[in-house]
Amino acid sequence: MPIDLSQQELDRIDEVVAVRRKVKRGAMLFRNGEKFTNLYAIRTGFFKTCVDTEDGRDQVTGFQMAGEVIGLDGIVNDQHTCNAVALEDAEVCVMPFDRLEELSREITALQRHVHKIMSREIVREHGVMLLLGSMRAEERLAAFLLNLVQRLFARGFSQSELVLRMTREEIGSYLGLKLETVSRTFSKFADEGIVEVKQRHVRILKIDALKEIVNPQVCH
Amino acid sequence: MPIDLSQQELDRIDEVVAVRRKVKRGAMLFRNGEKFTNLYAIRTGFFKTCVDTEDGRDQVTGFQMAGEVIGLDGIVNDQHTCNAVALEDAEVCVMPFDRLEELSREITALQRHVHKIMSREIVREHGVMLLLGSMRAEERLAAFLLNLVQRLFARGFSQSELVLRMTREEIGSYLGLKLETVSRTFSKFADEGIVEVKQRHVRILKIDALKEIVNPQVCH
DNA sequence: ATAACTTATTGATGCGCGTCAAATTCAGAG
DNA sequence: CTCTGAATTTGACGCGCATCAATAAGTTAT
Repeated sequence: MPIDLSQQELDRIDEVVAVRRKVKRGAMLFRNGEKFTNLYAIRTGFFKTCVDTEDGRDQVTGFQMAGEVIGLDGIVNDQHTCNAVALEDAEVCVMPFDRLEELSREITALQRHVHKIMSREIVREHGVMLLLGSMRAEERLAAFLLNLVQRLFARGFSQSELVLRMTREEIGSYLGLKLETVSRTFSKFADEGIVEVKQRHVRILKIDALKEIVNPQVCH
Repeated sequence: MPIDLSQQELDRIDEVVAVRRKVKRGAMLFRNGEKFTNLYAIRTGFFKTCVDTEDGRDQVTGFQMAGEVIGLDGIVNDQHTCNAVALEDAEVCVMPFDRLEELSREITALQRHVHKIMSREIVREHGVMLLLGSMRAEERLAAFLLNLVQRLFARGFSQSELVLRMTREEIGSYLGLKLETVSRTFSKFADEGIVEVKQRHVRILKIDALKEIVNPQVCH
């Protein structure tokens, strides 16, 4: 929360996020159908969220990293409608939502912050819809990589090097592609000298080429 | 708002939504880049929201009808990131967002309501991601039709008959398909006796067949 | 009513990605 | 370290949907 608050306000917010919870790799933080009571702020680790249907469809709806909040889907019907799975050992702040609502009635900046978090998620999903609805495989993967490094960079990591925490299949699910297509597209990028790929280790060699793929003929 | 509130509270909420605005068919309620100040509750009419990029991509992110709220995308950066276009002459309630925040600090039920609206939008978009990421053309169109009639039915309209307010191209954009594919799929459904289609007038003859297409081998 | 334009339908063709399959590499358990 | 199963890569092939194109139907303006 990058906002100026009184010490007293900060203390009260700290209270709400006091409880921590560790989640092992592969374990679920919450699952579809489970009663909703908390939002979770990721402290460390990496999550995926995915919706799954009775008939076996499965869609990864997002990958979340430190500092991001998950669980917003549960508010509307008091139960979660997706699964949150840790892709590496993780720790989250447990934020009881009724406490959060209570406190955001008193602290304007917190209220505003919560609203922005929800709005940001809506806008993010608009971007995913654009990707799924109008981009080809190469464009999707390029957009995915750029998004990941940008978020990692904002957290102090390299702008050109990253370790994927998810499988090709999970990337494919998120991007609306099959895992073979993801793999092939990685290989194609590698052939063209745009990236180096060694399993889950990716080094971006020509970030402008990626941008050009996502957003053709617009100067960056 | 289906919640019990005191008369005084209702009066204060009425104040916030007092201002109305008419929007002619084809006109924009708000547009990408415009400063965000209001949410809008649709009183009458039908809208689409769409994101468009510099390089000419365009994605319809939703179709909204009476009782639904649009503009949530603007909260996070104080400016709208999509366009809202009326697909028929419409009227909306203008809800200044800072007033809404102010009031929802005092009226718990309103705060909760706002949160649910935002969460509902997030969950809806999860559904669209599932559709775009994992369904074939027939499945997408069937899901689209079922969603539309269900929402219309909830508003007192027929469960089997509807008038599409949007073009095949707009449906296609929403569903990640080209307009020709949308048209062909309509024709296929008509050939199979599942629907009757005359331009924008659609009559659903076998709603179970549509459900079966979306959700195979699950009893309804 | 007629013209001009938008929207919708339908056909022919091709390409991108899915599907199926096999080989290879990697990661975790014992 | 070795075994075992999971994850990844790569190839061959086919299908679903896009693309291109032509016609028809509907809508708006004059």
